Amino acid sequence: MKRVWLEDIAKHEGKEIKLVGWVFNKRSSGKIKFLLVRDGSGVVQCILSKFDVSEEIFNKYQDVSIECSVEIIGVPRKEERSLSGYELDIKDFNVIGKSEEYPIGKKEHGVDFLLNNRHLWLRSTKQRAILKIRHEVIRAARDFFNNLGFINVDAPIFTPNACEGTTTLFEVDYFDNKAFLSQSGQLYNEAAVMAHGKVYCFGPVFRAEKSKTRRHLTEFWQIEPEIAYINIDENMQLQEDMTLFILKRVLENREQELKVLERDIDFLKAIKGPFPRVKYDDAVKILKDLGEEVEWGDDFGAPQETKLTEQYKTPIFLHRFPAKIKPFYMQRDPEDERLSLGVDMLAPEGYGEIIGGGQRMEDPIALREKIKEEGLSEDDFKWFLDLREYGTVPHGGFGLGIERCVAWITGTQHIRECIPFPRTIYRLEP
RNA sequence: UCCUCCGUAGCUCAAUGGUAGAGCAAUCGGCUGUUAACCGAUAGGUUGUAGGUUCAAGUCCUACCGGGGGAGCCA
Repeated sequence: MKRVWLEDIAKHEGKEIKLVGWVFNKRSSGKIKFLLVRDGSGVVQCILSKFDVSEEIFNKYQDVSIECSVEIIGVPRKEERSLSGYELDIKDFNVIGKSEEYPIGKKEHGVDFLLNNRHLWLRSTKQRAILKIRHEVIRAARDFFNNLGFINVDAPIFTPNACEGTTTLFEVDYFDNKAFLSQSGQLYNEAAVMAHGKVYCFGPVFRAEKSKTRRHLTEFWQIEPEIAYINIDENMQLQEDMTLFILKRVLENREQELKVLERDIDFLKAIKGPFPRVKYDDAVKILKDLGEEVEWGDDFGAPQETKLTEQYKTPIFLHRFPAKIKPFYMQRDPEDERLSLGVDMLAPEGYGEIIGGGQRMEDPIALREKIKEEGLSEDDFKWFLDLREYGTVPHGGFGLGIERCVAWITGTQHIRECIPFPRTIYRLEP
């Protein structure tokens, strides 16, 4: 008999099917037993009744334990009391893989324990919902750029030097040399965009910062588009279109998962463009009016970012920052030399920066000067300077932090639940 | 690196300086519709580690170890 996925159960009502999955809970009431079974595509309550099966089959219930795997022959039946709308009447079943004393119980657990058991925690209802939404976010982001004719050109993960001198990178042995794990694909994107006009890369990036907050991982995923002949306003529009596209997809395809996570769905549904475009100058004024102690030139701290975003019900753009607090390769604002044409997107509800990006420096002489100023080696950046020497154009792009975006959309408190196996400063396992 | 909090049964927690206990999980039994099912029973402990104070330490003190939250840092 061919196995049927639970997502297709409605098509098989009244017909005998084979279900393979895991028992995530069980209840027993004498002559009737209930097995809650998950197969990855859905869940269903299976009924084992003493009056419907032989004693031999009925007694197999003794072998059933939490998270054992089972193969069940049964008949799906419409059932109003069930969340999925169906139940499965068991005709016969077998336990395939035993599961003795499954560590994760039905009651609450502490973070340390759950993270140590991340390989099993992934099976839990909320964790499954989060990772399904993560999948949806990634799929939507890729579709968005693919639909616009972007070419996916991935950047290397081993890199010879720092993209920015200041940041902490993971150093690894590379035969007789040192290499670093990439913290961004952007510099390589800038090469690829001169070949293809509009490109994106998607992959993991690494930060060796000793950050220890709910917004930080040492390994996380970014999708980074780069576009030739784009200006900062077009850049913001692209970010906004992408964000709305991702939101729409998640709301269309993963409403059930959002409900499982008790997300305020109406809040997400109400998000429409255009998102406010707030200049750094104005943000300083707004924060001062709110009683924050900020001086022009300061980078905003996380609490200040939160205060600012609390003023809005959609994501906002922050743009035109003091050049000093932004990376060396950012284009200066022609209308105010103190500013660089960077633009970040901040998510509402205190989730903070989910996108960072901006206009790249296009003039070879200015870029060479900046590299010197930063104390970086011109040799290391020769290829990067070449991009300006041979047919430079105005260009820009941005990077979307996948896990931060997922944390916001799912309403998850901590980013570590938004990646299958989180890597944080004190956690490398499992 | 700094601030702060927490380490007690497999898990989540309780225990006024005076005999370490409950719920869940496990095991056994009961129940024909359960929804974190319920009811009864059984088993489960070097209280993170090492010192110290005390007649007496899970509880107080010191150090260390492990972790949480935050700051700094952070496309």
